[in-house]
Amino acid sequence: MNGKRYSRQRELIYAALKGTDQHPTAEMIYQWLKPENPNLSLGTVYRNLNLLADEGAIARMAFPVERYDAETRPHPHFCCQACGSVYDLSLPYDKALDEQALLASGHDVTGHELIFYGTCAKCKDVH
Amino acid sequence: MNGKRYSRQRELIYAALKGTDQHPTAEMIYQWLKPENPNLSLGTVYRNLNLLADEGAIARMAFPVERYDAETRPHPHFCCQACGSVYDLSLPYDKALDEQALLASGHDVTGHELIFYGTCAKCKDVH
DNA sequence: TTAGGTGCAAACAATTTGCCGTGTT
DNA sequence: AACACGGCAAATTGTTTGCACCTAA
Repeated sequence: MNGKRYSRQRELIYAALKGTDQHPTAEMIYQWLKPENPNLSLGTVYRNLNLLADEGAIARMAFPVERYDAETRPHPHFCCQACGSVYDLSLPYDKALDEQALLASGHDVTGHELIFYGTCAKCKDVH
Repeated sequence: MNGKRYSRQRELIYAALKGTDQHPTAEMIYQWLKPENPNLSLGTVYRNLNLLADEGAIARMAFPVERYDAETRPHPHFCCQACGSVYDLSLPYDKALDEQALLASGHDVTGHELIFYGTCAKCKDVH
């Protein structure tokens, strides 16, 4: 019971992700696969991406909703995976990182966002 | 022409954001202000947050849509603000940062995400 | 007076979910 | 045959926008 079966769609979706260095959205993957799998549905793409992400086979990058901050000077954040709270961190913003990124990539780097994840002190205590 | 006026709502919204160390969503701000401003609308909250963010008075934190990555080992990313592409960066993932964040915050830090922003080489060339 | 702002509701966009037929085991 | 899976469409959720009215300047 509760076992997972083979699924052609899941394999397709995983292969598509594995075969690209882009970081596609669900929609992009859907568009890529649609031509050769005309009856693939977007819902299935979402379902399998979530499934794969939940079991750790792939990674998700996202803030589910926009958040706002009156402090406009760049500073690192901590995001609690249990309660969703976002905290400011009193760590220095390291401008040298931007320089390193520029050198490593050749892109025009104007800044960065550093977000830590884990369980916040409040949620830790509840256990 | 094109001048900006005083607006009680904008002031309220900005004050609400200024007065918290949380990083609220538009919805949260709306809920906070609603009781004392019963005819405030969520659309106005969004409109003013966007306005304030565009002029740099406040900061936005978000990935507009989820993106997926078959590479599950943590690594830094570069996000082009012109075309929206996300690239991998060949910079080392610095585990020492997590330790620093733990010490600075007291939260349980399990990892971090480092995202650089700017204009990618491709978009730079188009100009 | 006049252009910008607001409220409201409709539109849009991203994602999830229920239902039911299909395919894997 | 059982039950996970996929297709489809409806439902949710987050965000934007059009329009008629309101308000600061």
